[in-house]
Amino acid sequence: MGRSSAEQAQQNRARIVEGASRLFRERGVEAVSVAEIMASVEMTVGGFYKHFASKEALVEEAAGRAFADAGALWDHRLAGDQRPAALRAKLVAQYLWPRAGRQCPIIAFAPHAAGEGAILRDIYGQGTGALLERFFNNPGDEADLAHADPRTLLLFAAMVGARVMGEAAGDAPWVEAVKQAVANEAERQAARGATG
Amino acid sequence: MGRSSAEQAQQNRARIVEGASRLFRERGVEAVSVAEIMASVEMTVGGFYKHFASKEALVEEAAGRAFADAGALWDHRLAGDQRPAALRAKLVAQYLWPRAGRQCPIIAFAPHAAGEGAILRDIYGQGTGALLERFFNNPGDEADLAHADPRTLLLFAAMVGARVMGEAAGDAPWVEAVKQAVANEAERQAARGATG
DNA sequence: TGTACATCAGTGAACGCGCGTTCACTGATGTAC
DNA sequence: TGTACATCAGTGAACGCGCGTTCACTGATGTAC
Repeated sequence: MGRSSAEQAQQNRARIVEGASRLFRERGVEAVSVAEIMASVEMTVGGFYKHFASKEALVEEAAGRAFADAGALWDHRLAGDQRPAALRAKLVAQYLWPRAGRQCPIIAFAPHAAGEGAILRDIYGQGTGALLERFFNNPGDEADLAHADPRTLLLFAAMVGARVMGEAAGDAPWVEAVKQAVANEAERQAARGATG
Repeated sequence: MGRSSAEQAQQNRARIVEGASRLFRERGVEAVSVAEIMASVEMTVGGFYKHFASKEALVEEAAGRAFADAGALWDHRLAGDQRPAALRAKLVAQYLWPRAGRQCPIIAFAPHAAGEGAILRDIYGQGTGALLERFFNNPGDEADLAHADPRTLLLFAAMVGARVMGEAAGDAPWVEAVKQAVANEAERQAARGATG
């Protein structure tokens, strides 16, 4: 178990970021230890600091990676020849009733980013902004958000809020009603031919 | 500093719950220590366990208290002789641009309630449900949520989602656009005379 | 009402534990000749 | 190409710290007579 090759080391580094991104989204930043992250990629704690200055530095990279992954996923889910509002309705439903036990970075990193003095805030702001642009199916069109369709912005906020409350409340009776209302609004916008 | 009277002890207990509720909403459950909570009511750590079995037990009581306080606040803000939708619009604006640095329990306790195996989930589910009922201005009418106006449910989810992202993203450019969209929808519902 | 005693709310030091981080060490990798 | 040596990715034990929790103790409160 001596020195790894430069290529191997770089791969290991990427695997650490990947594993951390997954664990953070599953259980939250504070609930996952550095040792656990390293164990998840079959390494030991000591080597961690050969790659990262601190846990916080990894959190920032992992968040960036999580937002990038989510962006790719949304791109895939929003792809198709239907109109933007129809594609959004599909995405909303998948977002509200997810298959995997993994959180969206918008929700998973929100508590840590809301903490004081975090560089994470910027990453979070940029990452969520990028997802919002994708939600409009207009990536890179950031400057126009002020003139964007407010119904789409509303739907985005509602989608996130419904999932936050759903995760925390479990199977409280009102959760499904709220999720259905959000999903139905997405369908309504699609049926009415909302612009995107 | 010997034994306190039964009455004094009961008051101290209430002050601990109150102080914990405030600190948890300001900085989150995990970021606040038992010693800090006790210091905030000018007591020392040791006495804590004369009142509570564990920190988690206090978290549950503090969450209950926070939801009750929020309920009273919403009752006050939703009071008036205007129509429900107009009162809601006022509440939404105050929720999105709060004066104090204190969080709503829906957001503050969400991360901890989403953790595995927490009794908090039930308290969270009930507490948020009670706030949702108040949002409709129909406290106690829980059974009818399935037939409630979906636009109001949507607005509720959007209000929460916008604030979650706002706290985490700081002053990212899209945050105000999202909040404005949510606030405007509330105003639109009020202007159109949505039922409540 | 007054006295003697048991109770127990609150104190503050100490405990055990897990965390993020450090460090001496290993040995394959990379480099110089 | 082969040899000698420096580098440094990864190991695993140890460190310091703050946390939740425990505990012997204090002395005012509450109670029995």
